[in-house]
Amino acid sequence: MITILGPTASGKTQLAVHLAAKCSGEIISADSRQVYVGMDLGTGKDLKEYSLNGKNTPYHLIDIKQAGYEYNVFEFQQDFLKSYQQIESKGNTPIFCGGTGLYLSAVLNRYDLQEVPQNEKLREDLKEKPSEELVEMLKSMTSLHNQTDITERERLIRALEIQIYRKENPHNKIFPEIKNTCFGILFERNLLRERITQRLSQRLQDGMIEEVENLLSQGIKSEKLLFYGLEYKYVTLFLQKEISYEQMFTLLNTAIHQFAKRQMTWFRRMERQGLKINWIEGTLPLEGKLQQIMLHLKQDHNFKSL
RNA sequence: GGCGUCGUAGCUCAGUUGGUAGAGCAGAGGACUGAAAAUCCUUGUGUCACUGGUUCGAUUCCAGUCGAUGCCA
Repeated sequence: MITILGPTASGKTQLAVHLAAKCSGEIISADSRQVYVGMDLGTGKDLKEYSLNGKNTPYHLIDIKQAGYEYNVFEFQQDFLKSYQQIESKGNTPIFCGGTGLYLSAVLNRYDLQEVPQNEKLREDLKEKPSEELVEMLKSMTSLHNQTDITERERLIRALEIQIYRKENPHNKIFPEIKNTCFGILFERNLLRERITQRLSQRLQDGMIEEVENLLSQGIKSEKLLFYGLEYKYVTLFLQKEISYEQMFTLLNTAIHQFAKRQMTWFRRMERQGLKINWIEGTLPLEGKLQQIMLHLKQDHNFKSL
């Protein structure tokens, strides 16, 4: 498998599609927001980009859930495997492409996740208990690393449900090891910020406000959109008249810059954990990037056929 | 032109009854295996506009200069 990762606005999709054309590739997206139907401009889901000279590059894990749904890493890991096996069986090259660090890691670091069914009785029992007690219970079973686990009762209970189930039902399925060569697109921070700002203006011109209005009019709860973050959060706040257009632009722009930074933090962490990322300078023209990748792959015994 | 107010970290500002200063935002680094575009943690030395004066000592008081702003003419 070939992995293409990078922060937002680094041009991953374009590179992946062109690469796919060279090696009968199919793209598996690693993007936690492009899975949703109707969330297009705000997620940078440009489906037109997948067709090159009239040829369509198959893509997976895009538009697979309705907006408003709460997709998660476990489902992603499962869905990834299905797509991966399907591509393998056709003899095509899987190209894993995206910027959601957690999803990339779930596959590349072979996270141990298992299906945990809902336990109505447990939920009923836990309903009575105060949140503090539930937090203590959870703490005794696993390390907490963020607030989203415990601020909402529903999620807190789900977290406990998972821990309890796993304790009682150890499984022996291991996520398969996938031979993988990883490339990352690298931009100097200031340049990336400029690209993000420019792209944001473009998205607004292209109708991003209307896209969010549309989602709201379809009955998708504003709380969901606020949680989806970035474009969906700030445009919703604007539509709710919580912030002005100017504020929306400034705050959103900054939020995307910060997001890109967090993505880079995650990628560096993946490297520290042992993943070899072959960084490609983002300012190189597309052809140069492809050349660099092909050269690297030819030296790689996994890709002799290229 | 006269009178007043202001000029402090990249930005918005606080403060020092005279002993060289601190918040928010931005920025930087990091954590993160079940909503991850989420969530959370760490991180603040800057000719306190400039030039003089008073003082043991001034960013703080005084005078002047420059800049901003308000009112009056």
